[in-house]
Amino acid sequence: MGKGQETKRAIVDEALDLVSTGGLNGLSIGALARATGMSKSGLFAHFQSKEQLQLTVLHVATERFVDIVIAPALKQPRGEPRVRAMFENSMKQWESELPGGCIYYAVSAELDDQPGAARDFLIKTQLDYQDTIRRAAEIAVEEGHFRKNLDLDQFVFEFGSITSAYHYSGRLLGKPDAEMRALKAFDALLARSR
Amino acid sequence: MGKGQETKRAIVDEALDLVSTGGLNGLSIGALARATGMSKSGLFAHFQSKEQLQLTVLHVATERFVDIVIAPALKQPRGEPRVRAMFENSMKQWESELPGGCIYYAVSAELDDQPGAARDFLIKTQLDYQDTIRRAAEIAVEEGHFRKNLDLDQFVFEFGSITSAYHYSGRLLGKPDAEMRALKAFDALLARSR
DNA sequence: TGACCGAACGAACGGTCGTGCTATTTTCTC
DNA sequence: GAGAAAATAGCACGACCGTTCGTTCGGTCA
Repeated sequence: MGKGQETKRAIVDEALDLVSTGGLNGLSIGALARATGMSKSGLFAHFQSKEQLQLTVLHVATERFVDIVIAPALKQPRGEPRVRAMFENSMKQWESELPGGCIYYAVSAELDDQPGAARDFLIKTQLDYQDTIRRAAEIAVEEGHFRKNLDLDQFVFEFGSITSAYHYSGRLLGKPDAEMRALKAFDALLARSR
Repeated sequence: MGKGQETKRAIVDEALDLVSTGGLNGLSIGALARATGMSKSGLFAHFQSKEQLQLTVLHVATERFVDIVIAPALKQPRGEPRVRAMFENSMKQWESELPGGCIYYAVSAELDDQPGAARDFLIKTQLDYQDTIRRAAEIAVEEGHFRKNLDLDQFVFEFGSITSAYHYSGRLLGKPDAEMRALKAFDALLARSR
């Protein structure tokens, strides 16, 4: 990896931290340059525009999410264990990677009424993620872990609802029992699905 | 009501729209002045600072939330009907008031790592809201609608999880079945609570 | 040795931000 | 209708925004 790529990676690493705490508009060229100790122009040269920087950050975030949450879960046994791993990984591993917590949580609300490439990319990755959960639940049905008439789309909806409430309760409200509440809710969801 | 108060109300009305679509940092003095047809300084004179403007917006948002969601629900019969009314009001009435949807959803993620009066106020109102839900559920237990050993804090957590997932799924992902999913999830929550 | 390269720099652009002043206009009160 | 008070406008400020430009430095290769 050449010097350029190396620097670019370091920049994006720093950018991920900024986004996780301040959202996409906490990510300014000036702040990022300050954080990395570079000049604005030197940094800017690695990206052709602000939007390109944002897209790169979202792209790398997705790569990491797959590495940390999805890939390890796919190594778990098919069915319920795999579904459970996806949930727990998304809460613990992924959450602890970044100082401001889940990037998707930080970015979802600010992009929902803001058309553009960033929003399109985010939506695409989120839909992909939901497909992955859905497929995992489907396998759990095939394996006999979940009941045959389980509403898969409903399962995906409620799966996601727990994670977002976890971020809301733990991040914003600072409730120490957020993780416990989330796990309990997830257990109940699993129980209803069997 | 004098001219000043009247104008101030109009400004805040416009500000609520801006915040609901663009979050708190979609709310700039310049954009707000443009939207209301005033000069920046003339508008600014109504508030002493940007933070004061933000606080006023959040305060008015809370007033409206109480008027639209809480107060009508309190007119419903004690117990499960009242709990249900709170949920449905928060989804339908409140949601349709603003062009960008729920203000709390738009603002929660961007304030969670940003200390200040705005965050403090938001947290306080959210905790109050949770208390209200909790109390309504408690009444439902007293009335015999919900089971005696219901975990009230867990109920509140899952109540909130459905609304946030509703916004996420309907707003960002644009899924037309978001409302139906949310209602189904809520019905399941009620069933588990009886 | 000299030409070329990618990488980073400092300076500056036009624009918007939040926020102060000072007028000027509008509204309220007697 | 005159005078007081409130409301709004005009203007300017320093800071930061994203972006462009020309330049400089260190390394690579002919």
